[in-house]
Amino acid sequence: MSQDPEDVAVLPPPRRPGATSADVARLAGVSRSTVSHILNGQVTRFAEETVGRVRDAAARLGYVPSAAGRSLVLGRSDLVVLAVPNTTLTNVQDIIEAIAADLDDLGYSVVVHFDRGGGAAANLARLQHVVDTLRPAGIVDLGSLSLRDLDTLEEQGCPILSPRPRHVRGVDEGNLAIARTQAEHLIDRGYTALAYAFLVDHRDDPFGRMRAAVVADVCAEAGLPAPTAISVPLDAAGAQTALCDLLRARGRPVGIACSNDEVGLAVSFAALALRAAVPGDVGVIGVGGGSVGQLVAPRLSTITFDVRASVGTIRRGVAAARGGVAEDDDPTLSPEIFLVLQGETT
Amino acid sequence: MSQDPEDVAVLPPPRRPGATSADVARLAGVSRSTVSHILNGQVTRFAEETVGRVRDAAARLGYVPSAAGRSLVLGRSDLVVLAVPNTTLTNVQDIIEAIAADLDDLGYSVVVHFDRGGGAAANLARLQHVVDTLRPAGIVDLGSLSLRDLDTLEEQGCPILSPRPRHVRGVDEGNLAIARTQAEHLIDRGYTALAYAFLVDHRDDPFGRMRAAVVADVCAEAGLPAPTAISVPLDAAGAQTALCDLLRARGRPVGIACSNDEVGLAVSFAALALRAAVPGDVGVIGVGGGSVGQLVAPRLSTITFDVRASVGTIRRGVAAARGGVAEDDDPTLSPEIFLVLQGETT
DNA sequence: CGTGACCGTTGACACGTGTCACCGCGCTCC
DNA sequence: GGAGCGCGGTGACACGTGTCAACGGTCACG
Repeated sequence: MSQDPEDVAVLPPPRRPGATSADVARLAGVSRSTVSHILNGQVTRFAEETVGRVRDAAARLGYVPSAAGRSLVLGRSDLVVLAVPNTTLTNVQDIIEAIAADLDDLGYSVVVHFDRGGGAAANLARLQHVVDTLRPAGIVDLGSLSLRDLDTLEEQGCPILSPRPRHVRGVDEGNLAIARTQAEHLIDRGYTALAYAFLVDHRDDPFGRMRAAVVADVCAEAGLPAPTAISVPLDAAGAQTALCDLLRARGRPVGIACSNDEVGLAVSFAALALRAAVPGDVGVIGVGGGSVGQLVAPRLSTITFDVRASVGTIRRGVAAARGGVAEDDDPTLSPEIFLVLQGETT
Repeated sequence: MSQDPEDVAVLPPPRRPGATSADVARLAGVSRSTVSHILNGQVTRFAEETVGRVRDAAARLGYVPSAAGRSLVLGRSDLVVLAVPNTTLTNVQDIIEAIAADLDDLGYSVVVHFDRGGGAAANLARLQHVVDTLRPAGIVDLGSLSLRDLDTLEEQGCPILSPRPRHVRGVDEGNLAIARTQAEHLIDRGYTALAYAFLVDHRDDPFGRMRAAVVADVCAEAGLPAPTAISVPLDAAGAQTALCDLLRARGRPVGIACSNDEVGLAVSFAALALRAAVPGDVGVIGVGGGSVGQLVAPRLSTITFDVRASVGTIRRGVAAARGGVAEDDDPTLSPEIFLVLQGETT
C-alpha cells in the first residue's frame, strides 16, 4: 500500500494472476463501477471513448470476472447441473457433450451429477445439497428425477431447463417413457405376446423392475396378456438358454423389450443361433442407440435420446429462465419429443 | 432490521432459503467466527457443549455453506474440471461417473470440459477461460492435454490431479499411449505386419493420424515395416472390401490396430466373412472397452482405461494437493498404469 | 436568471465466507 | 498479590462482484 498506484498501472501483469475489475479500472482511469457496467453491456450510457478504453484495458490484462464474486452478489452461479440417470444409455456421452457444448456457448459450465445406489431419496438429497451449495443457474434432467422432485427444486428457485417428461400413466419417472416407447413399438409391429429382458447380474437396479412394470401397463391397456420377465446373461450360451426357455413358455412370435442394447444384441444373436427369424419369430428392441447395434445384421431397433431436440429444448429453457427468447429458436423442435427410434429392423 | 432478533431465532425457517452461517450463529447464541471454526473442524479449541449447540443449530436450519462465499475467500472453488478428449472411448461415461462419484465423496463437484473442433490451441484457450473463471481445486485430464498444457496450467496454480501420461516417444499427447499399447500388443502376439484402421467418414480427427504415427514409430523401433493405413466404413460390405484390399496388399498374417471398438468389430466380422482366422490370419485390437465387443465370439481385444486405478490415482492427487495423504491409499495402484487390456482374444 | 432534465460517471453497500489477531477470565506459580 | 498462561470465544478484515442512489456539469426551456 506504500507503493505508488501509478507503478501498478505502469506494470500491468499481462497474464500472471487473475486481474480484478479494480485493476482494469485503474488501468483505464475510471471507477470500478464503470468497468462493471461497461463489461456487462451497459454500453449506451457511456461515452464511446470510455467504452473503448475499458475494453482495451480488460483485454490487455486478460481480465476474466471471478465466478465466485459474481455468484455471491447475484445469488446464483453460472453453473448448470446435469442430472444423469443410472441407466445404460450408450450415447449418454454424446448427450452430455452436446449439452455441455451448447451451454458453453451460452457462458455456462456444466456440473455433472450422477445417480448412485442408495435409492431415489438419497439421490435427491445429494442433488439438493449440490443445489444449495452451488446455487446453479438451472438443472437439466436426463430422466433421473420424478415430477415431484422437479417441482420441489423449481420451488426453491432453481429453474428446470429440460422439458417435463412425457407423462406416463401410473408412474412419474421421466425415463420410464423409454419402456412405454419400447412396448408400443413392439405392439405396433404386430407382436401380441411381450417379454421384458433384464440384464442378469447387473448392479442393483430398481429401474429395470419399474420399466418392466410400465411394459406390463401398456400390455394391459392394449388388452394383451402380461409380459414375461427373463434374465439374460451376456454370453452366447446363456442367452440362448434364456431365450429358449422363453420361446418354450410363450411360443412364437414374441416381442422382447430389453433393458439395454447389449441385452438386445445378446437376444438377437441367440435367436439367430436358434434359427428363429428376427424380426418375425422374435422382435427385439434395446435401449441406448449404440453404434454397434447398427453395425450388425439385422440392425438392432433401439431407443435413444434425440440429442438435437434435447439441446434445442434446453437452449429454450435457458432463454426462458433468463427472461428472453432464444435467438435461434427452432420452433420445429417439440419439447415433448425426446426419445427417438433407431434402426427399426428387429 | 426493526425486528427483534429473538423473533428470528424463535422462527427458524426450517428449509426455506439458504440459511447463512450468521443465522446459525444467532440460533446457537455464538459469534459467526465460532460457527465457522467449529463447522470447519476446529473442534478441540471449543467447549464440547458449544460444539453441540452449533452443530445442532446448523442441522436444524439445514445450513449449507455457500460455495461462492467459500471460493471468494479461499481463492479456489470446490470444483474439479474434468477434461475429456474428443475420442470414442465407449466407457467414457463409466469413467466420468466413477470419478464424479469419488470426488463427490471428497466434497468436490465435477465440471466437464469436452474437447471440441477448432484445434488444440482453441481448446486450451477455452479450458484456460474456465480455469480463470472458476478457480477449480484441480484438473483431471483424461488425455485431452499435452504435457506442456499440463505444465502451463499447473504453473497457474491449478493442480493436475490425474497422473502425467506415460511418456510416449516423439509425442507428448497422453492419449497416444493408447496407440503404443495397441501396437505393442499386436507385436507381442507375433504379428510382424501391422495396419492402422481409421473410421471412415468420422468427424475431422487429427487424433487418428497421430495414433497411426505412433504405431509407425513402434514398428520402426521393432524393426518392422511401416504399417498400412486403411479406412473402414461401418457396414458389413464396405468393411469386407477394405479388409480384402489390405490382405491382398500385405498378405497374412496382419495385425490391425483400430481407432475404436466399432471399427474393430467391423474388421473382425469382415475377417470371419472372408474365412480368415481371427486371431491368426488377422489380429484385431480396438479401443474403448465396450461390452458388446466382449459379447461376440471371439471376444474383441480392446484397450480401455482402468477405472479403478485412475480413480485411486486421482484420489491420491487430491490428497497431495490438499497437503495430506489419502486415508485409504492403495499403494498397489501404480500412477503409471492407466490403460488396460480386455479380452485378449483377437 | 432560475429550474428542471439529461448525460456520464461514481461512491457505497451487500453478498457469505475463512482466518488472523486479540480479548477476558480463571487458574497457577513464584 | 502480581505476572504468566491456557482456555474459550470474538471483532474485524478481505475476497471480487453487481447495482442503487447520487453526484456535478451542461443545456434547454420557461
